[in-house]
Amino acid sequence: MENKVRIARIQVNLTQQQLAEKIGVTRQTISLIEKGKYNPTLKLCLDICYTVNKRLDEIFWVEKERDEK
Amino acid sequence: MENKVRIARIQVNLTQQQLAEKIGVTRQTISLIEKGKYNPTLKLCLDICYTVNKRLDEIFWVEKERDEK
DNA sequence: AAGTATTGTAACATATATATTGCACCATTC
DNA sequence: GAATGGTGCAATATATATGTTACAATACTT
Repeated sequence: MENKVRIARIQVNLTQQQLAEKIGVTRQTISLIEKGKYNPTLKLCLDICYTVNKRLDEIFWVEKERDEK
Repeated sequence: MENKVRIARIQVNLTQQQLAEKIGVTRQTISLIEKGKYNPTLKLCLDICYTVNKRLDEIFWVEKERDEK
């Protein structure tokens, strides 16, 4: 589950820790989301967006991959 | 957690059951999301988007409410 | 190179998203 | 008015997102 959280976070000059605190979540969670190892909740995605001043599609959209089979 | 899933679903002429099957999820889950009682996963949000031909912001974006305190 | 800040990651615990089943409530239609 | 299709909503079970703690690895100074 790739995303652009890391890029957006750095653009607003925040560390994982700082972003986590602003959102009220653990640094652990931010780290795993950035690494694409977590499938975050919509609410958390929105909170990240609010903090880094982006919209959902800018950070979390991924095109549907073909050949689901 | 308001959203526009119901509107989008009806636009593509799908029933909750049909949407759920296409996505590979339960009708129960679709129902609760539409009623705003669930906080869906990003992956599920994306799957819904793919099926109703919308993007994340069109269906799931909500402005940050003020006065968090 | 040592020291500090930032990040990766593991183990286990908890909260919650989702599944499963089943039934009630409305429409519509026969 | 019985039958059918769509939906709301419980109760319980399971999977997984997130918390907690702790330590290792890398980057950044000085």
